[in-house]
Amino acid sequence: MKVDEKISSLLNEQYGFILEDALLQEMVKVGQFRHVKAGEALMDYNETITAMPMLLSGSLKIIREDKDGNELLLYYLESGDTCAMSFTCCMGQKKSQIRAVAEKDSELLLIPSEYLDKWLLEYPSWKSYVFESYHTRLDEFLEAIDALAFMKLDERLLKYLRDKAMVTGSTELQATHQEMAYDLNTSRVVVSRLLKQMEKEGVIKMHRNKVELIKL
DNA sequence: ACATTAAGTGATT
DNA sequence: AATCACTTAATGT
Repeated sequence: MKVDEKISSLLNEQYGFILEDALLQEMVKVGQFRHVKAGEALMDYNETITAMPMLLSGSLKIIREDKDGNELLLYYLESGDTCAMSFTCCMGQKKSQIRAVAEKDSELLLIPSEYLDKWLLEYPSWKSYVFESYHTRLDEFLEAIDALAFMKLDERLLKYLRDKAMVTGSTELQATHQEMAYDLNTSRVVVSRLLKQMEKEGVIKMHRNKVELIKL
């Protein structure tokens, strides 16, 4: 089958160095392939998690949202990553505490929950991968907390722009001031003013619906 | 040409 | 740093 071959080669590309072949093959067999277009939500607040996503290509942004709809960007998930949180959530049939939106067009493989702990026993590489993933996820959380607690908004905005440039692989960042304000959970006016100051300092250049990062 | 959406600004808290 | 109230600029129809 053509589709399987494609999944298989993507899997190999992203996970071939970490996971053993037998496991990869089984993933192709049981996993459900899914394509998400940029901007599309993969997982929403309060949805029940039924599968663990393995990112094959693209990137997702993980957003925390409170009951009033206030958003805050937590971190990005890139290809080769998975959300370890979904692992436990998924096994306990918990509801999602976050929202996952595709930053770019992305492809992923959804692994049904029944295989998750079964594989822990069968495949050593799976176990270390899951643990490793927990670790990176936790690091990302700490980084997000640090940013929130210790950085001023201007520093946060700059970090935000840099992170965005990193995952999109481009210094031309497509976003309105309002969208950035949502991600940082602040107001558009503040973002506009900070961006303007950054432009004066030569760090960025502004265009409509777009910001160009000059100093990385 | 007109309406809509994005961005800029001064004043106030 | 947030909010308001308004202006100006860019874009779509």
